[in-house]
Amino acid sequence: MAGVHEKNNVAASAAEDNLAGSSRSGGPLRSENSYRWNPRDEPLVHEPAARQPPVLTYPPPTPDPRLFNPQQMRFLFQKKLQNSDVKANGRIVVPKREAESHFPVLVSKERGLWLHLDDMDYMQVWTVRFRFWPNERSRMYILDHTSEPKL
DNA sequence: GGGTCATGCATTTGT
DNA sequence: CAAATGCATGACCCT
Repeated sequence: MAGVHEKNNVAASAAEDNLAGSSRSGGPLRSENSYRWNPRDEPLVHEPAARQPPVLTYPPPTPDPRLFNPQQMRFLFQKKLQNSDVKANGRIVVPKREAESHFPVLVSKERGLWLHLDDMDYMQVWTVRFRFWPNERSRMYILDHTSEPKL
């Protein structure tokens, strides 16, 4: 993922044929953790509630880049990429707190969610899969399929 | 001490 | 054989 670094502005939208069906309906989902819900944490892109999507094991077609008005964007979080995020693994670890506050809700480890990430610095769309692994009694969230496609 | 996460590694899948 | 995948482990925070 050569073009993505910690300062990039990236906007995410659920892949159209792989809807989350789980847009937040306001308010925190987990009251037991310390994250304090802010109304401005509502997702930027609201998808209509939908049927259970099929589990896609292959990436859906990547849409063309879109133009965004920076005035209408808001900062969510940043992460300094680690070695293991940019090595050949093709995965990027998403911090749990951010994953659970800003990303769509994942219902099971088998049901990942394909996301189109708009790289606004390079006008490029990255199609990656958001999913998690069970880890201890918790979850470890990752984006995978993050490697450059082989030519 | 418990939770998170960077990373290693074994297994599975693809070429 | 290479790449992708699934999971485990240990270091490193916080509280």
